[in-house]
Amino acid sequence: MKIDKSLVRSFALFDRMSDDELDKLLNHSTARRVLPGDAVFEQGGAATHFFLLLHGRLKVTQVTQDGQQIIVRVVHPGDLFGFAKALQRTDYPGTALAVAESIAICWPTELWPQFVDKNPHLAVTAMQTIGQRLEEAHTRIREMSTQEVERRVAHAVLRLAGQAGKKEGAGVRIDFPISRQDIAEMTGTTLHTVSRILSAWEAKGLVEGGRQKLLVSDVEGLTALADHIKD
Amino acid sequence: MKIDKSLVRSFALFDRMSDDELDKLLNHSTARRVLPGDAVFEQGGAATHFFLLLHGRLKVTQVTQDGQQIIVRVVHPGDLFGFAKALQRTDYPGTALAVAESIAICWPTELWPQFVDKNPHLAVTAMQTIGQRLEEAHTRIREMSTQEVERRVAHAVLRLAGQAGKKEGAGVRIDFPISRQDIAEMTGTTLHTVSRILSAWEAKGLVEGGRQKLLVSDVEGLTALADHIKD
DNA sequence: CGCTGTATTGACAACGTTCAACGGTTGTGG
DNA sequence: CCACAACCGTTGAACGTTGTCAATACAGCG
Repeated sequence: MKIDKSLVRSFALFDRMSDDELDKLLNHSTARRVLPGDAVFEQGGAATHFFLLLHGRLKVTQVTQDGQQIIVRVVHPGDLFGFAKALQRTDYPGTALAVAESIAICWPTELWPQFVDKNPHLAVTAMQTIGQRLEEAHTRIREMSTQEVERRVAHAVLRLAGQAGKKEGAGVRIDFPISRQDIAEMTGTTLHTVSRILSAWEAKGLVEGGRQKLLVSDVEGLTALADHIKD
Repeated sequence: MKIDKSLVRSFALFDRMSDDELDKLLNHSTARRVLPGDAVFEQGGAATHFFLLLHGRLKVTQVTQDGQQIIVRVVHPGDLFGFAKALQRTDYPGTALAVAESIAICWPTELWPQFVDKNPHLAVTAMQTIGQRLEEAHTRIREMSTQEVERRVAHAVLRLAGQAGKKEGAGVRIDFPISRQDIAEMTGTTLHTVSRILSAWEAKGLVEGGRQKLLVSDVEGLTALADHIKD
């Protein structure tokens, strides 16, 4: 598939790369279109490729031995994902599922060493990316350790609004289909509790719900709740 | 301070490095002795150095705005820690506190780019280290999301036994002073609950407690409990 | 010898899960 | 085009794990 070079260049990861370098990288790549519900890769599968999301939205999930699922993270356009090889793994630790129609660039994992070797700037950026990922994980651990469910959900929703928000009237719309179950799996609770919390928020005028839809109508109010400033 | 080269070489991170390279690295380093209760660096402080723990044991903690503390991880001999610069930070995200008398090698953060640049092998290893750290964090998130407190504590204790265990008679002794509060902060619960759980385990003959002490007397039994194989 | 930090244990409350039933929406196949 | 299934969401009630509050005991240290 033909890849739009300017689209790739618009992402921070590549913006300082020469046209030549970029061409070389894209020569070895293929693009892949994924429909909602389809998986880019699956937990336990051999890590044959690593990816960059150009367009759309993915959720990365893990399933525990006893069948419970959690959402590890949401992949947004411009994010690298599935670079298992860099983490000394031969298989993918999770499943990447499209929640909206998506397009991803794929490179064979064998190219990862060259990928980071050729361009030192890229190596540093890649490491920073993983570092950010680690910090996000620690933030989540901190929240799960110290905060009650309602605040965790508030933080999760605000993060989504920041990463995937589209202004809509006075509020911010989460710009991809998301269910209560999804939010539950991101915050370590059940869809029942999330449903109750969102209903309560809707009554307070903080958000507007809907099937697989979520609009944050009062960002300030929700932020106050997340920061535990009780009224 | 003089640093024992053979001691450094015994760690996986440096085992493939030439004598020359190692000398160069150590020339730019200083060693530091830390007493129990002392901090190597503190949360929010400027990230002036990164470190390798030669001997002893540290715990890395974070304090939330409202004063609650969590233990991010335990640092064991051979571990790199405090490499905030690699994560695109100028300050330390946590506090590193000695829980036993410890010795750490310190490098100025400015040297990090050289550190990874000079030896490509080292760059890869460093990235793998962070990758492992990320996986550990995800494991913890998964456990906190899906498992009840008792199993989380079981997993945490078994991990400690694996990383810092010393055979003692039939069981494994956790080889550094650890309080119930510490275990609580590692598993996202309270010292009260931990105390109750350990008391129950002691009654079952799984562990032997004590002030800042912990001996796992029945590793198999505890593993069964952690894996939810109920008897 | 008293002070401080650690640990134990009980009583109680509550937050959140589990169980259950129901309503609404979307998409599919007859 | 309608019927129906599958999925998503809502809400109530009961239960239970776990946190909170409180009192006491013990060990180590100056």
